[in-house]
Amino acid sequence: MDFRKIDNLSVDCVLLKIENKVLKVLLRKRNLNLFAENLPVVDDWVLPGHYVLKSNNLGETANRVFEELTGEKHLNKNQFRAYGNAARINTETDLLWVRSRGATTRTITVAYYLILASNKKLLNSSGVEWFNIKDLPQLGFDHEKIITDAFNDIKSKINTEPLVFNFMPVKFTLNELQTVFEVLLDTELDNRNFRKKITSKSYIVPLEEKRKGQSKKPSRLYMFSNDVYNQIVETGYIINI
Amino acid sequence: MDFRKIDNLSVDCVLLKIENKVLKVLLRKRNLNLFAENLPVVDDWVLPGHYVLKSNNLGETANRVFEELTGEKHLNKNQFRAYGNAARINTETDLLWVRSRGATTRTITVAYYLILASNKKLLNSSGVEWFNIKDLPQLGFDHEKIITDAFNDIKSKINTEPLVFNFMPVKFTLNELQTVFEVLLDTELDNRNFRKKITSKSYIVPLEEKRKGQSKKPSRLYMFSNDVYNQIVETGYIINI
DNA sequence: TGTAAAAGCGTAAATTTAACGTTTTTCATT
DNA sequence: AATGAAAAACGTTAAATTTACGCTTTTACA
Repeated sequence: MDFRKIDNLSVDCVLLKIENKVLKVLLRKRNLNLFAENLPVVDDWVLPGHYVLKSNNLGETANRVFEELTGEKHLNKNQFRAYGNAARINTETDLLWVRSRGATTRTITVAYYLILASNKKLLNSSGVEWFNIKDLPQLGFDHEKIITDAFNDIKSKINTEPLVFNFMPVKFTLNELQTVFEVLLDTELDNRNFRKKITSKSYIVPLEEKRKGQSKKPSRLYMFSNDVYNQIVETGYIINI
Repeated sequence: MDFRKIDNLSVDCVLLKIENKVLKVLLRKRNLNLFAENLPVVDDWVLPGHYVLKSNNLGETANRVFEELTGEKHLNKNQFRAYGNAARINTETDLLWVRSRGATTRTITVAYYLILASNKKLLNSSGVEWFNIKDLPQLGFDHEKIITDAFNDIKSKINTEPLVFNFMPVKFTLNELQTVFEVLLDTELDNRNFRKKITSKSYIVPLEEKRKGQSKKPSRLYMFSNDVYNQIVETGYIINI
């Protein structure tokens, strides 16, 4: 095992979740005090990430970042783009930061996202914070673009891959699922039609269990079955261009 | 302008086209004769690609590869994945090849694809050849995987992005368009329903022009209008998971 | 004990899909 | 010049799905 960094290759990780009808992204505080404690040279936010080690794969590097934050292995991450423009590290702040880390000033980063269930708690939340994706703070590098790209990738897959269920706890109500669609697509959906559509899917399985106390009438819980989903034969026709 | 290579970063390019109802990918002959002319050490095929130069962006590097082959600038390329596993260069052949090129044995490659119209001729076709994607020769590195990934990316976007039209000449017949769908989706489509669906789209514009001689009855030519396409408001509802 | 509100059920018109039959126009052949 | 073959193109209908609503049920809580 070779623990040396590849000094021009990093992995950046976009962690996402929906909480209180808001799509949130996890950011890490970036702080560098060269001269005095109260005079930070760098003071903003970046995506959690890591340089790739000589004997680590890209995916392994992402896993490591995700595991450190969530405490879980075998996460269902998604690589969506590489960023390697010659000038992507060009502000004074970013250059200072990169040099302080002993890396080259042209770093290629491969970006992954991970969708977390709304009830998921972070294992280690020191130095990190959740931000509304529509109201981001000052970000380093091209991380704002990376976040936008991640979001667009998710939106583009929402109707063809069972991505939404990653936002859900194992057991969820139909209204909770509707909210996830509404937040991601930024629309309101008709609840009655939504229920009809969703309950027609064999892989969204109603459970006996109901949830009481959270709302007026107790609501039935459902779960997503990946097993069943994978058995569904795609109708094949459908040309929707 | 710094013309030195970044010795662990390359770009690989998947050029695709459909010809005679067959999806084809462009490959470059890889040949290395260390000892004797008739005793090649490396003799197989790889995707066209290039190391990234110190002052080139990733996209610029891809453009250069595409331009050299097609003679055209401003191509509508698509970055779809990065490959950077520590062990992705591991066969004796690949190691020999990489060393002969003066690069490191751990190279990260960012992959792009470019879809060409069936009538498009290459500017420079020395050393390259079109192969049926279902019948590929011996390939170097992980390029077979890269090709599969490119194809899957295209298939996943076929119903949400106007990708298919890149396979078409500017003016095309409805039956030609149907063939492209059939080849990509690997199904047969009902011609009458297909026509109805397609002609209902405002951005697929019928021209006055007809093509004679190619078939029995002359066929009307159509074109895809990107302008019109971009004006279409997405219906917004549609939950198709 | 009444009421508000989420949860859930139901209906009907409009639109779209899917599965077909039929006609038109040319080329090729006799 | 007449004829047949085949792609191109138009049309019909039943089934399925979508869309837009109205209405009922069940609990929390005041």
